[in-house]
Amino acid sequence: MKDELIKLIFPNVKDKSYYEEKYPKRDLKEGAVVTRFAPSPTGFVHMGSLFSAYVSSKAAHDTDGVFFLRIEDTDQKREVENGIENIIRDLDNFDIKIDEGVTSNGEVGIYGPYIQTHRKEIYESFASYLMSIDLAYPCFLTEKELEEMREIQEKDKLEIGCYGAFAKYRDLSDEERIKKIKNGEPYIIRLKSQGDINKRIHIKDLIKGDLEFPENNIDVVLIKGDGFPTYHFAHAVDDSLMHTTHVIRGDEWLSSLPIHYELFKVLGYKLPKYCHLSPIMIQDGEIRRKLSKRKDKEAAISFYHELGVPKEAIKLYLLTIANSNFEEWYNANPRESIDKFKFDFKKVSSSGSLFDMEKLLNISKNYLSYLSASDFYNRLLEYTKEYDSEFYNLLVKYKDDSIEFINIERERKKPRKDYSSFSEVKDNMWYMFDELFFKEKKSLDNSEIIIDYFNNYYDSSDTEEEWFNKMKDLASKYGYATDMKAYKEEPDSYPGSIVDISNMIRISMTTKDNTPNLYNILKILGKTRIEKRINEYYPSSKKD
RNA sequence: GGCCAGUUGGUGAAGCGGUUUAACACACUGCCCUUUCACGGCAGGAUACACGGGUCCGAAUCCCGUACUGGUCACCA
Repeated sequence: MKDELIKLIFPNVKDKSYYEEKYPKRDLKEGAVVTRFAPSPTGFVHMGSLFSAYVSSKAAHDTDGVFFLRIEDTDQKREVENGIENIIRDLDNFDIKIDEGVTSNGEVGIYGPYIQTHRKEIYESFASYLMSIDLAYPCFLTEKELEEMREIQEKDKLEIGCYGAFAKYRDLSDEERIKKIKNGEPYIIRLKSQGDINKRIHIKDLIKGDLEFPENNIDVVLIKGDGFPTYHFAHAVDDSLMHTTHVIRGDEWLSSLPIHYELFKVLGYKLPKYCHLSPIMIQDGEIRRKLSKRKDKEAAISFYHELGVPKEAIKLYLLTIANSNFEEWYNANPRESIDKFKFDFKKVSSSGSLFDMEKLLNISKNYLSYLSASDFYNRLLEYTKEYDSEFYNLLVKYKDDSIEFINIERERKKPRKDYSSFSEVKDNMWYMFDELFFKEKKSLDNSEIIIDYFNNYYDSSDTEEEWFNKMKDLASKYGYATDMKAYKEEPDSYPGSIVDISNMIRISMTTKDNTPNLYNILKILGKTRIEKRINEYYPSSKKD
């Protein structure tokens, strides 16, 4: 009778052992970690999911394990066009290597298919197995009945769900079940829970520590009305068959742990190690809440792309949040690849950290300062190509000058830190290009001293020392202080100091009163361009 | 409401019963260096262990309670 029922519901299923042979234990070295990123194909990866994906991949790659991508598309309402492609592309953009599963080269690996809707038969087989040992059953509760049930439960302050006396079809005879199905009554498959809510289970979470819950006693849905499995069931089946060792996911799953615990148990599989990540939080006025991909611009990866924050900086930031000892390690090894840092679950904070844009930008600033001039230039080109074609064209046209400018006080132990993102570069560099410099007319003062300098002191072949001595001479000539200490003691006895003199020159060539080293700027500009600027803005300077 | 988790200065955090007058990093303030800026050096301030009980010779660290915050209670993941 039971066989008939199962055959009626799942006419084409295989034996559980078939799959167990098909998906053998992985042949990996001792301690290798197998993780997965298992998103719904709802489109883009955001800060939160990137965090989880990055941590998962790092945990696997640090141990010569496997990181695979599985697509959880069993809710067809959530489907988004190009969802899968976008996820792969986003991971790829962050150099998160997908070893197995759904990749840019199609599905890779022997544990597939890795798209859940393609695994329907597998879930059916496992559901039928559970039916065969009387741990699952078809449930004929209608939506209306379910709703009424919930109302009663809410009113009487009972636990909500299908259990005990509420699980009306739990103990129906197989004959009656067959009859109802043949009658065309809609049904789903539920777990026949063996749990007792008064008993406790203990689960060790690698991040949250030792956890204790009441046993699950709900007859949770295994197979939905559309024939696809629920998350819970798919998780238990897939992560068993795919031999995931560490399930890394958001801590919103914590409360369904008792369900998963029971599911693994009834299926006869070992529970994976769980690592529940706390969400990244954001301060929203008075309240602090989970970073939301719908509400917060900071959640979108594209936001940083547009800003020109390099992907490396984002990974650096994510690791800083993920492992409390990372920052110290990185400060000690600032030029080391972060792949050398070993991720440690023990060092993951169990409370959610507040997203700190300032910190991210600071990390980015440091990262950018360590880049060589030519690397920086190339990355800047990439960025401007997409977001500022005018700037891009100038950078290409004046490649050597640009690199030289970028290199001012750069390639040394403690480089300048001017930029936290590529979008900030133009504002500090535009004046190097005549095309931008002459775009709008400016009115400038102190022309006498400036003209005197360029006519009588400036020599393009001066060394920095010679150059600076001339600045001092010029300052003295006009009564400006050359000794800053003396000037500070008696500021009133001078019209100004050498600072004012050098800033006159600086402003005349850049319009800005703060720039990188002026000597270098004048060197890069060179005699011809300097003369052009002087002639344009200080016509009276023309020697005849 | 039930269940679960979290709570160390503005932020991320170290801490795992005594060397804590509580690290470190970011941010902030001041000084020094200095042609501006940046770098660097030095110093500084923080109303920081949510609150209340216990255990202990001793508690940020262990236990209990309270408060607050977050999560979750679907045929969504």
